Amino acid sequence: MLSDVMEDYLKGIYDLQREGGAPVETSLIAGSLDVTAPTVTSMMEKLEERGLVAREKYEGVELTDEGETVAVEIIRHHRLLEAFLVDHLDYEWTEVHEEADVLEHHISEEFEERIAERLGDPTVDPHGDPIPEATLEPPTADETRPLGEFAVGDCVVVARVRDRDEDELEYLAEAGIVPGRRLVIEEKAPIGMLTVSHGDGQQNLPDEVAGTIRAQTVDVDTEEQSDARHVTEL
Amino acid sequence: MLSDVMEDYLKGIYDLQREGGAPVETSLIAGSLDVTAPTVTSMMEKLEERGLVAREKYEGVELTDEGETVAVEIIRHHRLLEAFLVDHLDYEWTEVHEEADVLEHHISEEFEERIAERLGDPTVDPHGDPIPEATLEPPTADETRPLGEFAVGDCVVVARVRDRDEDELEYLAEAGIVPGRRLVIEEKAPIGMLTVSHGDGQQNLPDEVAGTIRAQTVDVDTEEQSDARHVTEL
DNA sequence: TTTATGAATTAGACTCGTCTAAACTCTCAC
DNA sequence: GTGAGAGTTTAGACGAGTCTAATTCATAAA
Repeated sequence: MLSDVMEDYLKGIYDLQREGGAPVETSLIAGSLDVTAPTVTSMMEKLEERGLVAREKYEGVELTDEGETVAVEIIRHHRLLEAFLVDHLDYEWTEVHEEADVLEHHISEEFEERIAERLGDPTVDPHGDPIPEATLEPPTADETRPLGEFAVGDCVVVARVRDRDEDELEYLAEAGIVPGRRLVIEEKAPIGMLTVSHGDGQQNLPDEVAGTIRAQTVDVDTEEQSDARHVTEL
Repeated sequence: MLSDVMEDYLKGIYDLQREGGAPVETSLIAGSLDVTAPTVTSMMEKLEERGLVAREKYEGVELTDEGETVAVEIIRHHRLLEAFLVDHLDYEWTEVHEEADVLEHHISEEFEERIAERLGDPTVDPHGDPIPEATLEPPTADETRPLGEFAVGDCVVVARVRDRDEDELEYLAEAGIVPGRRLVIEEKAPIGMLTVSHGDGQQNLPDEVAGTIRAQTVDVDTEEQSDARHVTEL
């Protein structure tokens, strides 16, 4: 059995690998999990022994297939839980992350199956992030891009608003930046800020925030596929 | 903050104190949590330092008010979770204990409140055990007695079937021994066995099992108050 | 080619929860 | 009133996960 701490490392490595590719360096992991570098090194040794990561000293690590499967499973738990909390326990989509982050390590397979069934096997969580299938196939490449990568004048649909700080998410929700929302990129200011507009007005976003929001160019089919739950709330 | 291990000790001590009164001896705790006596001693020192138990060396411990409040809170979590799993996720009442035993340490106050609300603030869990109030007042004395304490000929209503081994509970459910069920004590055999009967026949119960089932003498009002969910299932 | 700098690893320590083995305390029977 | 036996505590160890301080490595600059 794996400790919940190990599961957190695996999940963290998975995310970093998705963003920046392998190998993932010690310091990146340390930053993302808020521990020191030596702590990461010793944990990587343990994960390597268990065959969950491949390690190259002084270079970094990469998840093995087995490690990736574990990470995907935890992510499935997380996102199903978020969807469940919103749909069945009246949580706001901005406040589910913390709860899911703890529970993801403690629910049984039974529980996972039952909430998935109860939710009708959803494919997307309340932040717009895709929910991995029960088979735990690693999800295929992703058609969305960070908001900051689009050009001025592009018309896009918000796909995901990365779950992190609750206040930040609430602010964005208030400003109408929610999954499913259609935006136009208005301006890219040289001070590290992006301006977008939608039906109800304009919004400035620091580059850091724009980097955590993913979108794709407008496409009516895709737009309807996406989970419109939050849009209807506003 | 308290570790989940500490919470388990507190819960264990609470139960033992309810059953056998204070002080609770080291060996009892060791038996109930399946650890060795020295482990218990060292944990009791820590709990004493934190003001959660009062300890008398070589005698045993007793929960302080603060320790009792923690225990009651965990028990509230456990029983609300059991009720939630049965009512909203189609679990059988015989299979909820394990899941609740883990999750009880990891749900937030928010989660607790929301499932309580969703369930309509129930007062009894699927095993018939009372759910402590949100105020965490220690529940008052209990009118039920273990089945073994009744006399031959008594007519009783099952109040609780202690949650423990899943197979055992399934067997009992199959045999019609479920909360809310009316039984007659037929015989107390000198080999440590009790015979009860109900509408559908007779059932023999080893004393050990009869000790974990609580009941009260028949009283129509009480009977209707009790949660009849499982009876209707059979 | 050599060196300086930044990142990674090793060394050693600490807490938590657990164990086994040894020492201690309490009580009850004689 | 003493000693035997049961139960409790002390002593010392270990693995997990973390830290700080010291060392080693890789690389980019001179």
